[in-house]
Formats: sequence, structure tokens, C-alpha cells
Amino acid sequence: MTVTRFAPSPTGYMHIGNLRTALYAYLIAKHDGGTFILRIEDTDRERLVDGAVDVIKDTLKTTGLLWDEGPDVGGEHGPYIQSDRKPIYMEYAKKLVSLGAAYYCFCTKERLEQLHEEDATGGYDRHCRNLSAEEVEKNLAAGIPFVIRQKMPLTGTTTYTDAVFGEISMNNEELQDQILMKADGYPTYNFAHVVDDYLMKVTHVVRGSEYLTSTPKYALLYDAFGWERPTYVHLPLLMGKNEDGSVSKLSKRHGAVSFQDLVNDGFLPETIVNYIALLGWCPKEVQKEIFDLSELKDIFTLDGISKSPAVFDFEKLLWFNGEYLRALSEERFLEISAPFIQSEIPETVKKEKMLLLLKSRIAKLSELDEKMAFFLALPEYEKELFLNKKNKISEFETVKTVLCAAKDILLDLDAFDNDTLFAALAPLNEQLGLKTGAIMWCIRIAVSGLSATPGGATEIMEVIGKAETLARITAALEKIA
RNA sequence: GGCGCGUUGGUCAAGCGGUUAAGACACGGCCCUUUCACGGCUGUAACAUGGGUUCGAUUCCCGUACGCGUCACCA
Repeated sequence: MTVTRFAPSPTGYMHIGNLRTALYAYLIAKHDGGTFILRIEDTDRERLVDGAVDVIKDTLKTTGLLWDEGPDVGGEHGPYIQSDRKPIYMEYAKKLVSLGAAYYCFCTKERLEQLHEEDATGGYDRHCRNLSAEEVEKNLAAGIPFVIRQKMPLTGTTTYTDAVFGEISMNNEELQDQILMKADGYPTYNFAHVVDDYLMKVTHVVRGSEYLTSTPKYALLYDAFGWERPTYVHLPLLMGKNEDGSVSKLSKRHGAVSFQDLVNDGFLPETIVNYIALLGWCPKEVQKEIFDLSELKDIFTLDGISKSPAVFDFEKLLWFNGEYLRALSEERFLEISAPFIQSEIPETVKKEKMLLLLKSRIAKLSELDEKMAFFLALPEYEKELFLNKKNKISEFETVKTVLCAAKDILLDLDAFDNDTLFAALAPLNEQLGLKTGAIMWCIRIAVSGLSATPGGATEIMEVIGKAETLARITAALEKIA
């Protein structure tokens, strides 16, 4: 039985790297029909952020990463919020002390700071490591604040096997006697996650590779308790590209990097999931890139995870999103695009038709407003725009002829849909001795004021309606007169 | 700085001793076409480096360079 967990600390937003960790943890469990746990790591009481847990839960829900055990849904290994488990840690820490693998430390923060000033790379000097039982008892009885530290072996090496990176060894002398229990009675991450993972029967510890070198310390904790070590799955880091071309760990300076930022910018949750699944992992023997969550569940295997860091590429994300947008049903597209429309849309504009014209031409929903602007109001443009080499339009006289003829035809038209319009205007080519493209070019410029538009001349006319079309053509005629 | 990890085109990446070194994004060209987009075809572009091991290294080993990570009463 595979059991994984996603154990974020509530920081107030869901970093995309964190989301990917959650995704992989979910996929590893679900590929095997296992259990996916959500656990909130809120042992840092000073950094609590209101509503942060909701952000985590909402993100997981909208991406479909539903947890089998955790807040709201419960489970047999609860509670799933570390602050609710507080008594557990002290109990286990004391056990560790009695096992000789941890010790009470009464050093003050001031002393630690001084130590650091004297030697910035030295770390803790293990001052309290060998206090006698009597001294400890005395200090405890006197109510002197204490922390509990892990007693690292002084020699030898500690080795563990990571499912992605293979064997990792660290010299024990590199390992600090890290703090397990803080003076405020809360455990540190270093201790809490080990105890919880054990108690929650987590089989695969999935997390970013920044933990690669501290994992020996955790493995030692398992050993000290006599617990079986879990399978470690460290994920390659997500990087962002800097202005100067270098890369570093993806962070806010690289732009929108939280799930919510991306969604607000008009990326679909499915797109995000799909894209980040492929950042650091590649399917075996499947030659495609578009996957939904359930497909990912089927094909996800650990051996497809790569070791090298991956640069988050907004360009490719954009491409993915365009693919997802185009694949959407018209109804669904209309529905989800609504919140992104800020513009006031006149009654005379065929709104749905307009939006659908844009559907295959945008990469993210936030582009909608800008791209629809010309439908709503004719932009300023230079009359030279009418001149077009490819369509062999070199004289304004030609443009005038086309527009006048078109105007006459349109005046008599009752139906104003694309097909009718095209059928009515296309014959102008023979009458005027011009290519259809040239005819439409003139008209399209007149009704849009743009050299490139979503949709052709007749589609645009249908959207803006007869009155507006005639008004724009009249304006064009005046412009070139 | 110590320790650890990584290094295939600009980016994501396949490859797991013998390949014309896949594919995708981006970029260029062509086609389609009422402009654009979509779609189709096509082009440019890569094994960081030096030593080994081997009949043969992108692939295995060692060094070097570069990059990243980590050395908290944060996670």
C-alpha cells in the first residue's frame, strides 16, 4: 500500500513548485491505488497567516488533487494539523532522549548568536550534549527554558537511497545537533515530519531536492526509534529565468508563480497541472504532451522523474493553455471567459459570436479585453493601412471604389450574418476586377482599423452589426477622400 | 568556504555501450486562407571539458569547469 502526503506550511499562497510536489505525491499514491494525505505543518507560530489553509485546500480542490486523509475529511491517523498534535511530539522527543539519541539543551539564544559571531560556519558547539542527568533535572526543576537536540554520531557516514537520486551519503561530522523541540514547546520541521510520517504510515516521502542533504539526519531519527525508513523521493527543483539569462530557484521575482496568480492571469487549472507534471518528469513510451489528471495517474512512474532542475517556461505554458482553450466547448468557454471581461459591451454587438472568434486566438483569458477592443470602438488608424502590396492595392482610388460598392450592397442587405455578407460581397471581385482578398482587405481595414484581426471582414461585420459597419465604412471613405 | 547534487539545441526533454542523437515550445521558410490564428509540410539548432575503461562512448569511472542546493528555536 502506497501512502504519500503533501505537507505544506500555510504561507498564504500556493507556490507552483509546491503544487508540483503535491501533484507528484498524489500521482505516486494514486498510480498504485494508494492513499494521499494532506497534512498542515504549522509549527512555526510566528509565521501563521490567516486563511492560508483555505488557499491550500482550495488549490488542491480546483486542481483535483483530492486528499483521502486530512483536514475536513479526517482519517484514522488524525489530527492532520500539526498544532493539533502538539503533545505527541514532546512525548516522542522524550522517548528519544531516553534512547540516548537526543538531549536537553539549555543554551540561550544569545549564546548561540555569540557562537555564530565567533565562527559563522561552526554551528552549535554541543555544549549541552553531555550534561549529567542531575544537571538536567536541576535545570528542568528550576524552569530553565530548553530545547531538545538530536544527538548526531560524531564519526562515520550515514547513507540512504533516494528513489530519484540514488545513494546519498553524508559524513556524520557534517551533521549538526539540530533542534527537534523548540523552546516554545513546538517541534521543528526536522522532527515533526518524521514523527508524523511514521505515525501516518507514509511509505513515500515526496519533497523538493532542497532536502536531499538533510535527509540523512531524518533517516537517523528513524533508525534511533527503530522505525523502518520510508522511500525518499526528492524532486528536481523548479527554476526561473532571470533577466541576465541566469537561473535560480523559482520565486516571486520571476513573475506570477503562485497558482492563484496564474489562474487570475487566465490560465486554466488543467493547463497548469498538465504543464507542471511535465516539468521534471517524462512519460515512458508515450509520445504526447496533453494529459488530464486521470491519464497522468495511469502512466506516472517514479523512473520518469529527472534529476536536473527544470526552468519554468511561460512560453510553453502559454502554448498549453491555448491548446486547452481551443479544446473547450463553446458553452464552457463562454462561461469561464465571463469573469475576465471588464469592457462595457454595447447591445448591438453580438457578444457570443465575438468571444468565439477570439477563442482559438488567445493563449490566456486575460488577453480577451485587449483583443476585443476594436469591436467595441474603432481604433485610430492611418489611411496608409489600406495600401497593401500582397493584395496589389496601391491607390486610394481602388479602396474608394471597393468601399463605395460594398456600401451600396450592404445598404440593401437585411440579413447580416457572415455567410450572407460573404455571398453578397465576394462577387465584387469580378465586377471590379480584383481578387477576393483585395476586396476583403479594404473592407476589413475599414471596419476594424487593424492590419491583423481575429476573423475576416464579414465575420467582424456580423459582430458589430449593420449600423456600425456602415458608420465605419463611411468614416473610412471620409478618411481617404 | 565545507558538504551534496546536477550538466543532451534558447527552454522542456527521449536516450540507459554501436542511433542519420527522438519529440514538444520558441524561431525561420512554404502551403492553406477574406487579414490573423488554427492546421499541414519544412528548416536552423545539442551530448560542458580533460583523462581513462572498451573493438566502440552522449551513455561507465576519475578529475576540472560551470550551475544549483544546503549549512536556522523556517519549512
